[in-house]
Amino acid sequence: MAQAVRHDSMRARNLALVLGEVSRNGPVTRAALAEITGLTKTTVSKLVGDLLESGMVTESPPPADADRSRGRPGVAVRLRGDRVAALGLEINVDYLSVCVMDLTRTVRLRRTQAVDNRDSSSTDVVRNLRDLALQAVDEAAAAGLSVAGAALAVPGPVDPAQGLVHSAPNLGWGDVRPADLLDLPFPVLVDNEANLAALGELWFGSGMPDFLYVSGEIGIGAGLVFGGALFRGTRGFAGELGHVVVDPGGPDCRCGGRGCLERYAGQDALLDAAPDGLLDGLIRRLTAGDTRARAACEQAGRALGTALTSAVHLLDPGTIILGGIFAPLFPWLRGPAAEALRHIRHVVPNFAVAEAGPDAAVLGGAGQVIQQVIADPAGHMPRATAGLQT
Amino acid sequence: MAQAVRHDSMRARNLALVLGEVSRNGPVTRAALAEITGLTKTTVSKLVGDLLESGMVTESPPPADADRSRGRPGVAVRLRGDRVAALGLEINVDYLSVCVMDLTRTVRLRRTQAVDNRDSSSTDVVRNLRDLALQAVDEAAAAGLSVAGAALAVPGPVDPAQGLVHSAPNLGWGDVRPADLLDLPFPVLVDNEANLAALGELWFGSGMPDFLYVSGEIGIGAGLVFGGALFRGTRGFAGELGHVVVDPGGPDCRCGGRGCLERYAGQDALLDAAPDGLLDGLIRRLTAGDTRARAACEQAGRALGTALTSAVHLLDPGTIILGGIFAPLFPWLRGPAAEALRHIRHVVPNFAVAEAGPDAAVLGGAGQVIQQVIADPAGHMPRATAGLQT
DNA sequence: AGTATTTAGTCCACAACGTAGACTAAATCA
DNA sequence: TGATTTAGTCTACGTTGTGGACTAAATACT
Repeated sequence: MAQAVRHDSMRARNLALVLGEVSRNGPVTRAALAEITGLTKTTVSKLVGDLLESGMVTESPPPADADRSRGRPGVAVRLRGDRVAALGLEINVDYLSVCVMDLTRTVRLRRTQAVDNRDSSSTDVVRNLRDLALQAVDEAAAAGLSVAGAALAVPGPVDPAQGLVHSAPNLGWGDVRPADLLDLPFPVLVDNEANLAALGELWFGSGMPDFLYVSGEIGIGAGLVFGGALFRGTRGFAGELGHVVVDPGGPDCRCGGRGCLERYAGQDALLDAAPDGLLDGLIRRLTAGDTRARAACEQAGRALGTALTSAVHLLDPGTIILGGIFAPLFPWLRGPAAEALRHIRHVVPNFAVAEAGPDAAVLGGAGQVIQQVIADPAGHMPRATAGLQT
Repeated sequence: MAQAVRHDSMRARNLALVLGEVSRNGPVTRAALAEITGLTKTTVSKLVGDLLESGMVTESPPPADADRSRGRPGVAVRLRGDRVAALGLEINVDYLSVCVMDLTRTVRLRRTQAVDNRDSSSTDVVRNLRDLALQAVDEAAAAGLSVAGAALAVPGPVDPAQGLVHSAPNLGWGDVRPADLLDLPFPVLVDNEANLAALGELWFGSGMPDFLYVSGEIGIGAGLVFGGALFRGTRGFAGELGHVVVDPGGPDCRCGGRGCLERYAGQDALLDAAPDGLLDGLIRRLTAGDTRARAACEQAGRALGTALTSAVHLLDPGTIILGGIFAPLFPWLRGPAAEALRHIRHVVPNFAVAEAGPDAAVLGGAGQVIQQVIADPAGHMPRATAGLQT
């Protein structure tokens, strides 16, 4: 339940409110902020003063735009990108990935290391990632950036509250707590790859506030973004679209069920129709009009449409966004999938390709940490509650 | 986004915090409230004073329990049930229903009128309900209760933000705004029957904070309660379990899709196996061991299990609670449904019967209004912001 | 140019609210 | 009866936001 409101939390909330508006509206004058937030000019001035001092924002001497002409021009306040940063991390089947992102959500550093993680122990994999991460932190520090936190994307169901990876079958992991193994000098949030990719799509893609992001990797996951925030379910396992039942009489799935979507539209099922088992080969065949490839896509599209029909009825997402391997295959999947979705009684949700690209998960993770900083600047300010008390 | 925090909203929040704890913990002393909320005794005293004055709480001269012996005994503060009330309303295919509930969530009045609403226009149906409602308000007023608001349950998808019933096929309704037609002197919240029944189960049933309530009526709906609140989806249409695809090659559904759960486990499908098309007859046959009846239940149970498998993967509910027609049929449905759910990889959710009974929706609706009053006492206080200002 | 007007931002006295600790009240224990 | 313990109130005070006066810096009008 909600906590008691004291004067300091009142301050913290208003600080977050102001910083949030600065983040949303780009450079804004104090006067505009007062108007938007409903606070008085005085209060906004004081709050902005604190934010300036903490290095979260700067003033832009030129007032940026000049759409109103009369009166004293205001000084614009905008996010300051050269102090606070966040780390995005990703462990996937065949690569490790890091990025450093500043407060303005600009990527400052981006590094991917191709490794086959299937045959390594979780400890080894995480150790590798740790090296990458520490190197990134050093380089960020050299640029004056201090890292406030990190987010790690993992392919498989995660309980983000406890940071527990329940099982990442494609990595051969059982219950693992990667944050403990990483042992970094700042908090590390662990979440499912599809969830963080969905957030990536939120901030670096189309930018709509409500959608279901479908992540076609080796497994099929989905992240439901709802009012700009993730819906995670009771234990954090929501969005396992890959195991929605498409046909109860269908083939067995490694999850123990039968006829799961993954068996029809997972990477393995799709790339079966590729000459070399690679995506590029499949796309070549599709463009060449290969019958078998087209049939595989049509089957996958139909299955996807069926599963999404169930998902739409249960979750009521605003839009469906296809990401991962589904993005390049969109031209061939769209038709059959849309055909199945066409029958929904109420408003049929839009259907779109992801725009954030393959980096979505790392970017989304780092973006989530930035989001947390912006949502609670008081908790991340240099000497917020510092002081010598009894 | 969050609103600015001023002194008065700080007060409002702390008032809500105190009242919420009084509601959760029953009679509590001010000292205990101070401990629970983290506010000082002084502040709690002042807040309780306001709540006393507004008629939301009373003092219980006897301190109720006596588990600690030393020291001055405190005066317990508890919700006051004889001032503020809420109205629960329901329109269903063959009845109208009203209840008056006080702040302590005690039902003060309960009235159901059997009418076949299938052949009446929405205007007529709502006019009937209005009469019932006004009568209930009068009787409540006679008992000293003033109605703070109402909630109306309707069978079909509703956009609660706009109060718009999108289509209630079983009533023959198109887009209707019942709150406008009701024209009552307090706000009326309109929501889907399954959603409000889920809330009914939350407050008058098992009392767990996270579950998926499955409402088996003519249609099959579901309400997802998550941390004590409803998940509604982008437009409020989430939880349409009845149209989750059980078999893409199955029979056509009136929703335009194929093989929806409703075709296998809806009331029509189940009561087909009853001699007179009534539930009691079906149950008699089932207890008698009738083969056809048992087969119908087994098919329905299997289909329910399949649909719930998809729902569990997408929504990750804590528990599944079967309500409506499914509650009495639970003994025969449980086996086949659980069999399908058994295969889920992660934690299999519990499976239980609803305890709130057939009144769940009206009770849940009224309870929701009470919830709103408790969550914002300042907004419902007699002369909260009254005063003569410029 | 010079003055009026407009808008931005700051200053200051004040009000609202919660806090800390002294103080009073009412019970039990010795 | 008096010490102890716990509940609740009272008072001086600190923090935070407010409202309006005031200063600053631009354009518009004459």
